[in-house]
Amino acid sequence: MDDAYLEAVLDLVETIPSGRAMTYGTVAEVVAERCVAAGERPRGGPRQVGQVMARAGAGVPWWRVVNASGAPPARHLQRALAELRAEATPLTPDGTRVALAQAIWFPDVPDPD
DNA sequence: ACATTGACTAATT
DNA sequence: TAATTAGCCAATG
Repeated sequence: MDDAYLEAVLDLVETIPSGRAMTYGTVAEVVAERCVAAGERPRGGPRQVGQVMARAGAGVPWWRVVNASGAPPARHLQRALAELRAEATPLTPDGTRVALAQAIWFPDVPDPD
């Protein structure tokens, strides 16, 4: 994956508002859409997003990106949960994962009219 | 070029 | 509802 993809993912993650969250799959979808809009070949894949995050996720609110179950990366679970609690992100009664139904967020399409 | 791996997902059991 | 399995996409050895 090249830097363009990396930037696209990081840029999107940075736009996630405090107290909300996105799934890897959704991030991948949006990035793919933007990629197509830019006339590039669509790269899709939740795993690629994860790969980018693992490589350059520092510096962005990575804890606002969770898997389809609403659970943050197991590798930094506690850290992520701490951040999420601090931001009052809707969590499940268990407190171990994000309540996607309430916290899920989708970016406004910057439709250039 | 083939096999393995990973901050994933959806379907099964 | 939780654990397993198979599928997926691209990077790496």
